Amino acid sequence: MDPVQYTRDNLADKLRQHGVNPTHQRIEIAYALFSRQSHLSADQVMAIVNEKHSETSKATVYNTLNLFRQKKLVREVIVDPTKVFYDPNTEPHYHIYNVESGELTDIDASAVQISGLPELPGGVVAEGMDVVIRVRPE
Amino acid sequence: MDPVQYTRDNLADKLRQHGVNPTHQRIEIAYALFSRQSHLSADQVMAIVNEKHSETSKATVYNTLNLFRQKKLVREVIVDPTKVFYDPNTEPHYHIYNVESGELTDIDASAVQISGLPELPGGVVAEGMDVVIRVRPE
DNA sequence: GATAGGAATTGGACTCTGTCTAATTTCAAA
DNA sequence: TTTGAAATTAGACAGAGTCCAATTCCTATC
Ligand SMILES: [Mn+2]
Ligand SMILES: [Mn+2]
Ligand SMILES: [Zn+2]
Ligand SMILES: [Zn+2]
Repeated sequence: MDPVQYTRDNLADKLRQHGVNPTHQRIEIAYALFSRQSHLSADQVMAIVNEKHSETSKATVYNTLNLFRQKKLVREVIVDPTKVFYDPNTEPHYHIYNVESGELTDIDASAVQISGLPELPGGVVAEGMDVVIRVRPE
Repeated sequence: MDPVQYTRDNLADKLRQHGVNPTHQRIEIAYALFSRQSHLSADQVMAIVNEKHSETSKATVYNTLNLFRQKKLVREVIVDPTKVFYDPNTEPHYHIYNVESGELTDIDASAVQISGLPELPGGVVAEGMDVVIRVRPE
């Protein structure tokens, strides 16, 4: 799904399709995430985007990542107590988290079967399920 | 498992069994967690322990919670990007997290079946699996 | 009971992630 | 060209958690 190669042009379209006005900064931030298809913290996004020359402020990086999340362009992954990771893969999938190195890897969800979960308590509705396998070097 | 009623006395034994020297502060912190059997943040532990009179410093609360985790007296639950929860239940189990209220509920793991997980990459060993169902008020 | 020394605790400075605000810049419509 | 809303920005700020050097607490030994 989605383009084989992400370009700033087709990312601008993707942003528009999600109701996000594609500005220069937003496109650069999207490009950082989608061209790598990797899990990045706000800090890492900031470093990548400003690598060649100063491109985006800290406030805009945080504003934009929160906007992307609201518009479901990216997903948050909460595994590290000190920072949030942003995931350009919004398909249902799970994660392997290396607690030593901080490396975060995807697990395809389609092969995984989970059964026997209890009913949800009344008055709430599920928003999603996170599965994280914590590993460490042996 | 474990006493029906937690007292400061039997908690001191439990600490010793896990190789933790039971000091006054450590017993109070253990009592906060185990007598309630609920998921508490460091902040909440601090507030409970110091409610009647000043009992423990912030540094000791954090030191002690980290020590308890190392000694496997408690488990960390990472669901809220802004704070860690400490869980006195170290049996395998999963969680329901209400993203609106911050409420964290246990799911018994024994009824849950998970199959189809892929092989772990080489050189790493699983430390545990976290399953979190994120819910919000409907 | 005194003494000594390691373990534990402490206040407070510090770091880091993330938010907020008021000022400025951008941009497209009129 | 003018105008105003949307976006960006620097930097102040807040909260969680760590660190450190100084103090206090315990316990073993005399
Ligand atoms: Mn540029
Ligand atoms: Mn007391
Ligand atoms: Zn992912
Ligand atoms: Zn729990």
